[in-house]
Amino acid sequence: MSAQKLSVPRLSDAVAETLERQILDGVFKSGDRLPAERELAVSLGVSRPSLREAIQKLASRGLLRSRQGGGTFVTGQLDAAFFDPWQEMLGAHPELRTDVAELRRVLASEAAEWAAKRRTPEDMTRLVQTFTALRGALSAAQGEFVQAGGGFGETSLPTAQDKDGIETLIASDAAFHQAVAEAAHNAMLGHLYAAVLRLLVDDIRLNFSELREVSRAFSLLASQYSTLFEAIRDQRPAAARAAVEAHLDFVAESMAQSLRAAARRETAAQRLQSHPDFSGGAIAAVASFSSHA
Amino acid sequence: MSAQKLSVPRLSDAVAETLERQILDGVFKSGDRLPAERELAVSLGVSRPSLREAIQKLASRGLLRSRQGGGTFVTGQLDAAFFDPWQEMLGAHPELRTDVAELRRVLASEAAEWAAKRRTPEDMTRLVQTFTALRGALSAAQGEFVQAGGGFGETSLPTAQDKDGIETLIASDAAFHQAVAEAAHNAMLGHLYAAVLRLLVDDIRLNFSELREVSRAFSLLASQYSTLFEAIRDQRPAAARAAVEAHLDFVAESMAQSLRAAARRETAAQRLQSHPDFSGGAIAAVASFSSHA
DNA sequence: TAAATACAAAGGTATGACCATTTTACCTTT
DNA sequence: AAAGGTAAAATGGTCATACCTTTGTATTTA
Repeated sequence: MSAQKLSVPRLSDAVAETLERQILDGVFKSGDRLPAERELAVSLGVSRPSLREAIQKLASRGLLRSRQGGGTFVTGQLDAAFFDPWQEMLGAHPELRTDVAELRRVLASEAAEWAAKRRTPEDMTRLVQTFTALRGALSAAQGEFVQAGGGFGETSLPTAQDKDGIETLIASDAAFHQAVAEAAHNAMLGHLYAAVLRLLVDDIRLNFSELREVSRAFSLLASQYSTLFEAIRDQRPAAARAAVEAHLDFVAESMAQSLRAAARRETAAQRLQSHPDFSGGAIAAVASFSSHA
Repeated sequence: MSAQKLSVPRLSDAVAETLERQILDGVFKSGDRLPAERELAVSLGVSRPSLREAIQKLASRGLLRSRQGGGTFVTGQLDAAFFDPWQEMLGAHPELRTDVAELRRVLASEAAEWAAKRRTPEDMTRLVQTFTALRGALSAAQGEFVQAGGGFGETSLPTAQDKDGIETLIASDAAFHQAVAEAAHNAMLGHLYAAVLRLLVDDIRLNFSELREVSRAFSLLASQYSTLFEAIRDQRPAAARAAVEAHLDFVAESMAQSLRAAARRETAAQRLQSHPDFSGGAIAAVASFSSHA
């Protein structure tokens, strides 16, 4: 009578839960486009109306957004829940960037350790992909610099090609770190780390830009990435943690140098023209970085 | 171009809005049965799939409830909307709670270590305040239990006073941990930790509720809190980290026990009446917890 | 009268088709 | 070779129909 009858589970609810789960697990990331409804319905083994009802449910919760003719996209509301308040805070208090970087170090360390413990073969394929792409982007960006590095007067005038190289490098870097975080198999950590990386994207860009003018810097980075990758591949958690911490310590030190260099450049832009070998100082700085590893 | 185009209004959205409006206006009152989908579709001038999508949207928000063969009814649930998206996720995917708890352990460990390193005198005054309040709430809640603990048959019937004790205990616990996190002097960590604690409040409540029925549990907790507090006070980072990790490992183990106990209670509610000394098992369980510290 | 049965109603699901919009590829033009 | 435009493919949006399962109720039967 008054008791609740056991309700028959609706198929659309199960589908919605599956999709939600996949979004949560990073199978579909923020901004990704879902497969077409017809394909997705087949791959899920349900009819299109059932899938559509599930999509509508998630869309009504703001997790998905559909555009006729375009596709259905993951809105990234989950990441935004972390990201938005923080970005606001960062805008008002730029000095918090060091706090974010510090937090990132913690999250990345833990992610690397867990990834080394829990990675699956599927994780490895993605890690290999992103690692390979990152190595390629690294050498490509380095190659561009070496190629055009003869004229030192242009260092403050990046070409469009340079900018593309840096951007793909940033994207590759983020993708690799994200792959590590997702190999840790903790959905919260994965989304949180994505949000933190987005917060730091400006710093990362600045850092890469400065670092690419130092020929040895990128090979250092490459070796650091390799160490991390191999530690996860060989399932050595402590080594993975150490590798990512060494990498981020190097990055942090480099960041401090970059900020100082940027400030210096502000006041001495003209003098750079007459002292084209200033980068020797940067090379010396990188040499000191290597002692951190 | 890439900016957001004005999206074509979906018919199902318009239908959902119409239905919601009619429910709000009292055309369909609470508990009413909506017209059959086929009739309603005709009367609204839309197809049944479109109407169904609209109904699913409202059902996913709790406004409607459909029973196969019965009909679609208006539930009195008005405006249960606008949760934290992560809160919703946790509701739909309970297995995520372990992820959150795992993340919390990381954050709390780091917070404790940093707090021991960086705490200021001002931090100490707040730590003392919250720690004292927590100890008070702990013994108060324990006292309530001991006072009313004679009749074991009532353990599943918490009084209003019990509930208040638990709630103040939860608040005190959160305040103390939050004070530790803020003594770490990383604003991002502080905000993040607060958010994570909010996500876990239900688990913490459940855990305290189960734990308070075991007389020795609260004194164990009190000693754990003391160890953490003293480590921060004496600026011993490693000890602080160890203390909070021991505490959270105990909590995690206790949580697992609580969930098992809750599940057991579900199926054996009657037997509890005839076996009032069941709590002896819980005490034994807690005794095993102490080996984790 | 009460239990069992049968029928109708209602929601749940599946299939197929067609429409509107967007995206993409190709082709023409400059 | 680059720019622009047009057509085709892709994709979500909508509709119609059919069939199934569950529920509610009227009918039949013991």
